[in-house]
Amino acid sequence: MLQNQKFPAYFYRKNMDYDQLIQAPLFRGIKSEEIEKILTGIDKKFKKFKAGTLIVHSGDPVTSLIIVISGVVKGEMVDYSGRVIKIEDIPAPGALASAFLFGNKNLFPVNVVALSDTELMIIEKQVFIRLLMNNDIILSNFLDMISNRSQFLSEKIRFLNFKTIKGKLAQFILQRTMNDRSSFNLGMTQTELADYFAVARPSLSRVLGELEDEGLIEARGKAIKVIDRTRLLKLTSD
Amino acid sequence: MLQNQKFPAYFYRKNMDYDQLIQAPLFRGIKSEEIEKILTGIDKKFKKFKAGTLIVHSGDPVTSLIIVISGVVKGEMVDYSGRVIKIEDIPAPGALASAFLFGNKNLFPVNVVALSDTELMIIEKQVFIRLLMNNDIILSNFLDMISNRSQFLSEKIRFLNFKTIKGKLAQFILQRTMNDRSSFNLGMTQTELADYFAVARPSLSRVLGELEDEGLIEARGKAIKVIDRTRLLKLTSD
DNA sequence: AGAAAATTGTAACAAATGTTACAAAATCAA
DNA sequence: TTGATTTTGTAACATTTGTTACAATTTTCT
Repeated sequence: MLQNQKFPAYFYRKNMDYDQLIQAPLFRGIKSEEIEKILTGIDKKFKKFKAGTLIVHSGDPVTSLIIVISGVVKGEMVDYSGRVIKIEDIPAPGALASAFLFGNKNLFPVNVVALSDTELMIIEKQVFIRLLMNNDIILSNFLDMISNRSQFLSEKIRFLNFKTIKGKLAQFILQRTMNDRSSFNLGMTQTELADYFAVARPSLSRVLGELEDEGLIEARGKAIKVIDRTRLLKLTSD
Repeated sequence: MLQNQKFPAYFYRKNMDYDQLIQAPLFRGIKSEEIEKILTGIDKKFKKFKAGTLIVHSGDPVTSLIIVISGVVKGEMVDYSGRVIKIEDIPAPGALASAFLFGNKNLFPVNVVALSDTELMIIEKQVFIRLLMNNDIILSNFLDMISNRSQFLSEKIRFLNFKTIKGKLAQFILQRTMNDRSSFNLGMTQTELADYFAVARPSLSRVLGELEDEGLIEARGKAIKVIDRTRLLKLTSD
């Protein structure tokens, strides 16, 4: 998909403002002038997409590192019945499918759609490997990026492995109140959390209510307060 | 844990047979003499553990790359009630927790126990980064290793996201019969698959039976044959 | 081959979750 | 602020899953 599309000439350009890239995980710890120096020395492409455009198709090969320079894109899965399930948003200056550039399955696992007008920077894999070998900060940063991805997924699986919603919730709450904090803010809506747990929304709501009724937690809006840590821990042994 | 233990002198040695490392994912594509040359040039340690020994404690910091030179180790989680859940076996010549050497959370997520007499090779993170920068094959291999880990976890989450066991099973079966093959071998026992799905074993057995009764698949032992692909696909839209 | 161990099928029942629907509450946007 | 939209609580009921138990079958080990 990406490689077959034709764009008007102005969609490609050789120079740009590298300042925005200081925020990118890949360039963390590198000064903007330094980033500019590094990038001007290597082959790369820029492409722009209008809001709503399909940028890559699920199943397309991943042959390059793709960084969102500006705008926001989303990953989405399409199931058999054609229904679309949103997976995640990737705002600038994030990278697309960085865990699929290497490894055995170099295929996009999702469709990628531009949520807003978007500009991408594209660096071929071979070029990128050379970049990694020549710059230890970028190497470290990239290793951090894909390792963080793994760590995120590992943690998610830890929730999903609990058979009951109570178990998942207990694990989730304990996880967020590790450092002696007794309360924390559910950073999302119940609808989103239900999705995250792969569970029906009213079921989650019900279980939250039960935990409160039983005096394990107090929930006021999105603020969760742990009342009985010990009994929460017990729920963790499915 | 690892760094505090004391061993008899013979547990440490400077020279070893590097032939076994040709099989290691980290050294794939490198000849054994080359591996020897690379490894003799860098700082490393070897440690041996008797079968049954606790090698690392869940929560210990990950500061080095650890490769299982010989033997088999297992990762296990311990829950609140002290019950132990086995996570995975890592036979030689695999690496321990490679996705936790980098990234933000450099802590072992599990206990690691020697299943048999085991020898480990330990390379400090800083030394390892230098190795990655000096050898593009090792760099590629390591990127492949942690990327494969991510890809494995992503796929697992795809199953777990289905709310019903039927959905999980359908996705699982379709996944394994992509390349026009209509049948495949369940590479594990139902008990293990039930664990993988985070689901009770009799429930899995029941659903397998239902799929067969309804004529979607045929199951004879561990051999699964797809009969009605279309209806299986439909189950995939939870 | 034969005994022992692990795996599988199955049934009855309890428990948890999903579904649908609707109203109350909170949040967002004009 | 107000009106619109989204989120949340809740209830009734259907469906799915878990639990326990036991026998049949298969695999493993000697």
